[in-house]
Amino acid sequence: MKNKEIAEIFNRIADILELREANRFRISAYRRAAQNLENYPLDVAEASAAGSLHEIPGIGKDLGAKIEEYLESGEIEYLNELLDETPDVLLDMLRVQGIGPKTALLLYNELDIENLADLKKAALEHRVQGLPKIKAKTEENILKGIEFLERSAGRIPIGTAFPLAEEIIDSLSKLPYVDKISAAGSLRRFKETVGDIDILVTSKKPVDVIRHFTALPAVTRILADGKTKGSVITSTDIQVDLRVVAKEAYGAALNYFTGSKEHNIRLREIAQQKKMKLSEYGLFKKIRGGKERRVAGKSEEEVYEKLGLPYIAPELREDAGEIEAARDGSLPSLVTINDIKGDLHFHSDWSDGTASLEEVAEAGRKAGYKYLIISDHTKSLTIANGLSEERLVKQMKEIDRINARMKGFKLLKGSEVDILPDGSLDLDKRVLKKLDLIIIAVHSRFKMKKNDMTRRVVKALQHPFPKILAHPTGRLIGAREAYEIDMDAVINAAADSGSAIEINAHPLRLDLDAATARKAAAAHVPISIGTDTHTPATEMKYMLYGIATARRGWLEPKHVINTHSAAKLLSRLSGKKGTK
DNA sequence: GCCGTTTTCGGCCCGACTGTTTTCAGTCG
Repeated sequence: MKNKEIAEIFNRIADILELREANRFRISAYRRAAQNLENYPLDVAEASAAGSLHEIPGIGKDLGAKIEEYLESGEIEYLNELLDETPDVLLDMLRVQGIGPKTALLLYNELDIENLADLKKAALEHRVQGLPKIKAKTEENILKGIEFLERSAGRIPIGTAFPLAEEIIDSLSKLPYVDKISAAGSLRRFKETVGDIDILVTSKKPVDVIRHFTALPAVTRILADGKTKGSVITSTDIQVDLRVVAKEAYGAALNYFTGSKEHNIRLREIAQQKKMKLSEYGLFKKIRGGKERRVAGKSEEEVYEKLGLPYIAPELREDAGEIEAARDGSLPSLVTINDIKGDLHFHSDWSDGTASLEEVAEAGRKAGYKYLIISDHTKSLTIANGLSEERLVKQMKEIDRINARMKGFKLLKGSEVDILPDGSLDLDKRVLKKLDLIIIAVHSRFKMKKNDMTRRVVKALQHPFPKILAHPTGRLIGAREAYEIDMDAVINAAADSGSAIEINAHPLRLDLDAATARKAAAAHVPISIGTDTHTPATEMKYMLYGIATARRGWLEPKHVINTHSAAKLLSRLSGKKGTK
């Protein structure tokens, strides 16, 4: 899908237009279009072919033409022209926190710099201070900004940010003068990576809360400590912002700081149409004498209600159709963690897991699950101690013994069968037939050509067993690109063969991603959520991220097979041979 | 550059904090 690539180009154009001090509404038009493209659930190439580009919000005549230009030629001439006239270092400087377009231009014009290293050197030699409106403090901040960028190099995976946020919230909520507290921002929306952590509290002693916050042991640097906002960098180089808000504005503030920005803009527009004003302080109605009266703000529910909308879950707030769905009453009833009856991707110490079958069963029962699948690797994956046919048969007998002792809980017999480069499966069919269910996955030869990889996976989906395709793109967030594969063809093959596709809940995988999961579910492909746990104590809780991804993909319980009983989920995976 | 049961032209979301200032610009979210 080219959606993301084009979104990046539009953002880049917006950056350059900012440096040129272009019309700010033109700049935000590019940014809005980029955001909408990134969240658009369908392939922009398909939309273009169907002549429906203009249905993507924020895409008009001009940007539509630029998208088509990119789809045809792989380039956008306008960006090339802009880039030719823009020194790289100006764009690099925009990524430094505290440097915006004005400062970047000033530094570029006044200092002889070609890259961030030059700027760092200039700051170290104190050649930055002394420029108009720049003194020692600003120079120091620029230096710290560059160093932070060097260290953090991008965004933080949700699996890193979420536990840290939980820890901070836990510490703050123990303070007697902290009333309400919640994470906000992209973390609350469960984006797969976040730029920072936002936390919101209400308190009668804001200064004390912020003092406690900036003194937390994990804090290594304080960026701000005002009366309503504290901002710090932790020892893991993650920025955390804390905001203290008034009780009567908590809902409005939570809504505002949860975003997304695009969702908020839509809400403000709705407020305006109703002759009201929405800000982080509340929803206000204008009354006589130019004054205004607060009509909502205490809770998010209240804000949505007064705007004439049902409550919209944070995971949906991307302006990806949720406002329209809310208006016409078609919001999905999203799947929740309480709907989940079992985990559908799990390893034991028979391959590369750390827990014995008994321990896995006990962990599953304790988690309140009805079932849990044992899906150890197969023989090709020697590095993971993959199981041969003989060992798998032995393992099945062992599982039978354990199941005989369990009440109200069952281990399902499965295997994470390697999809070999030619699309065949890494175990004899006579043994596969004895399993309840198989999980199929690619673990080797990631760099195949797109057509070959697609053919490989599609062929594997056509084998006549009940099955789940695991981590279908192989991506590792921040570490490994997805392999080249035609996911539309894969989704079709899964639908034809009655197979499920997994949302792998490991926070560095989240594969399927939310947009593709939404697409697969729309094509009537059952979705499975599996944690890929190798160590129960630390990884079973990844289910949380899988559920969040499903919710971001608009999935309801009916779309997710592990909301079913074991019997129903097995009957739903037909195991018929694919037709294509 | 987009968009329209208020508009095809004239709008386009709103406010806090910082660092430099003496009333505010720049940045950020």
